[in-house]
Amino acid sequence: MPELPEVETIARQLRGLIVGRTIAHFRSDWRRLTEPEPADLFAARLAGRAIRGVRRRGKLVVMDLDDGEALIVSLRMTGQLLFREKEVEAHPYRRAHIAFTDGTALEFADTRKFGRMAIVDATALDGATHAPRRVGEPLHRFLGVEPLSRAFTVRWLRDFLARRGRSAIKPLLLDQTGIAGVGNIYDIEALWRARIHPLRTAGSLADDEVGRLHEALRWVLRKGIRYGGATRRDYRDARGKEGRMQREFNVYDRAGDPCPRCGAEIVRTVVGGRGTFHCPRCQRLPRGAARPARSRA
DNA sequence: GGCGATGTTTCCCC
DNA sequence: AGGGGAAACATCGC
Repeated sequence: MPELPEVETIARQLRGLIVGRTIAHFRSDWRRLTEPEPADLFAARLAGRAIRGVRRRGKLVVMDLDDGEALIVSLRMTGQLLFREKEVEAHPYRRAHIAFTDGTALEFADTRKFGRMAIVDATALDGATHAPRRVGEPLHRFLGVEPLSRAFTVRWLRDFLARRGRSAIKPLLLDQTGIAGVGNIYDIEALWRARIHPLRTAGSLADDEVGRLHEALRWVLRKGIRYGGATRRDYRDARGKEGRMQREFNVYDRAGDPCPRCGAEIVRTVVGGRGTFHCPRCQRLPRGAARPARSRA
C-alpha cells in the first residue's frame, strides 16, 4: 500500500524516532535491494553517519544524512521500515537491518522483494522536480509535482491535463513523473469523489471537473494521512501498526456494494492493467467517448 | 493444487 | 505518446 499517505505516515514517525541517531552498521543479504551498488560498499558508506532528518518525496522515504547525502527507500508493494527499540526476533521477511550506535535499529522487511534503497545527493531531491538519476536504476527517475505542495494548483493541473490530453485520466494520475505519490487506491477514490470516469481522456475534462479533481486528490490524500494510511495486506507503519484508512474507502475494493453517494452498484474493471472501481451512475462516460471495451469485469 | 489477483515500477513492443 | 503486457517476487483467496 505504500502510496503518499502511507509513506508520509512512516516518514513522520521515523522523524521522531531516528533523527539524531548514528548508524553503527548496515546489513543486507538481498543483493538487489541496493543494486547496482554492492551491499558491502553500501554499508561502508553508511557506517558512522548521523540521521539529520526524515521526509518524503513522492513515494520515497528520504533519510537525510550528514554531508548532504540521503538514504532513500522505495517501499514498492510490500516494503516496511520498522523501528526497533531493542533487539527483537528478526522479521520473517527482513531484507536489511540498520543498527544505531545506541542499540536501537531500523529493520527493512519486504515479502515480495521489490523494495529498493540508494544513497543519493540530497539536494537533488530538494524542491526540485528531478530525482537524482543513474542509468538503469529505478529509484532515480524524474519525479513530478507534490500534490500537497503549493506548486500543485488548479492551473498547474489544468495545463498538465491539457499537455497529456490523450491519456486516460486514471493511468495518468499514476504516472509519478507528472504528480508524485498517487497510487492505485487514492487514484480510484479521488476519481470517485470528483465524479469522473476512469477512462475519460485528460484533455476532455471541463474546467469544473478539473477543479473537482484537484480538490478530490488533495482531500483523499490528506484524509489518508489523517487516518495513518491504509492497510491491505502487508502494510505496517514504522511502529508495526496498521493504518485505519481502509475502513474509509468509498469504492476501492467494493465491487457490488452500493455507492455511498447514489446507491448504484460499484463495478470493477481493469484500466491500464490495474484493478479499477467506480460508480457507473456518478462517474459517467459521455456518449461517443471511448467505451470501456478493454476493461474486464 | 491451480489460477488469478495484489499496493509499485520498469522495460520492451507496437 | 501512449497502451498493453510481462517481469521483478511472494502470498493469499477461491
